[in-house]
Amino acid sequence: MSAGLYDALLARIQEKKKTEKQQKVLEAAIRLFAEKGYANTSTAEIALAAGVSEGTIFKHYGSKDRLLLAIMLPFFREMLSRMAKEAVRETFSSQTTLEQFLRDFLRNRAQFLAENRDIFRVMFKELVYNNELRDELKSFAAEHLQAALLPIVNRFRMKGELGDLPAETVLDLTAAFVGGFFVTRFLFMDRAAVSGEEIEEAVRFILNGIRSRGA
Amino acid sequence: MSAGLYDALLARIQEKKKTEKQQKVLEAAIRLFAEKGYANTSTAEIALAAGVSEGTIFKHYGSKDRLLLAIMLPFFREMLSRMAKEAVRETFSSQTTLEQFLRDFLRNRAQFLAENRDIFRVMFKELVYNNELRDELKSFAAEHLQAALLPIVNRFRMKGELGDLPAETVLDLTAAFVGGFFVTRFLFMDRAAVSGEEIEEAVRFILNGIRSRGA
DNA sequence: GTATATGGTGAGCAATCACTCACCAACGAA
DNA sequence: TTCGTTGGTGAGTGATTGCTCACCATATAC
Repeated sequence: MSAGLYDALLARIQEKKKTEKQQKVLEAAIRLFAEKGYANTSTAEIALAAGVSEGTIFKHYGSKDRLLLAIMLPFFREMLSRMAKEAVRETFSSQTTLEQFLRDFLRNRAQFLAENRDIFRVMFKELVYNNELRDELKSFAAEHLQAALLPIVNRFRMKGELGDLPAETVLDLTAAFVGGFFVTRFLFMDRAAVSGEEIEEAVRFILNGIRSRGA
Repeated sequence: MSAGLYDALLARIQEKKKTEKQQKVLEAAIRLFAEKGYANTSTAEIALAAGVSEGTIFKHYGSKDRLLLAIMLPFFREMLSRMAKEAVRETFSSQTTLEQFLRDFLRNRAQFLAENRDIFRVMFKELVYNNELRDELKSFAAEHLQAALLPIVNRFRMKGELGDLPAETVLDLTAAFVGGFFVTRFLFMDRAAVSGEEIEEAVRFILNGIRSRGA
């Protein structure tokens, strides 16, 4: 995986519209990478599935590496951008409860992931498989997410809706659950979507745990 | 990945003791697979790292596939076996509380994973990456784990320690959290171990969630 | 002694890999 | 027309892949 990762693709992202064949390549690559993983998919396979010549792939994307990034980066940016917007919105409408915020947050995430299920698969697979890629995105994501979410946690904390765990711990544990929740459903269970009832159960789990309230 | 997966390795597992070189191959493969993933590691690399010829690998393990299984299956079996034993122990000492059971359970899991950190990495990477392998192990694991843990959940439920969520849901959500918890720590954060305080926080999260008890 | 088995070697194999390049077709600008 | 640009092609390339096989060394069995 080459360096200068963001710069390399930054231009391409908000670029001129794609060719028809270019789009076909993207779709085929997403499907195949999601299925068998980046390392187990050859460019010849992608070309065949997309109905183009192998040369076309390299004309447009230069290398297999950059094809992967052309898939992942827009997804990554879009997700972060949406979460940032939600964070801002929450900040300016201070009457939402913790429960309502959580519910909306999970609902939005679930919908976005369901819409981009294959890309999410590609992304998670490569994040787990490729150490360099993970390290490059990890610091970036951790920084942005923590910056967006920590203030929100702190606000609910001051409103008395949270226990006395440190805000970082709350965020850390909740993230572990939410990550596990979506990965098990979309990846391991191969679900097409997550139902509203499941979201409710998840909200309840995060808020109250599994112990009976009376105990 | 070939069929007849368990049979193929069943003999090998409780087999005669390994040669020194055979052991070296295993260790090198574990290290390299954990680092770069199965698909990105060549048998030539493994041979070099183990200080043996490439032929030796194939003499002992037959194929790259079966080398991977020789790494994963014993780990897999050991983990399931330990959990089954704990389940049995809990069943016969009915005075443990839910909290104490959870704490012991997480402690034991954390220790086992810390001791076999590299194999855990290999295992998770391949479970995420390789669909066939995942499907083969998924049903097996789900069956055994659910069989061992569902009765326990039900017992705590009848003792009134659990809320009114269905036992399957409790198990499902808790598993999502526990999975996320260990994967983030051992894989994403690259930890060598999980501290006792972290375990306590996790127990508390599972039992009570993040909401203040007064609310 | 001879035979058989076991552990180990490394040159060599066919297949596959990501990638290149010379070339073609279409098209708007000069 | 002539030219440069852009999208597209597919045969070809060197490197690498997992794996085989003829061969060697040691040791136990007969």
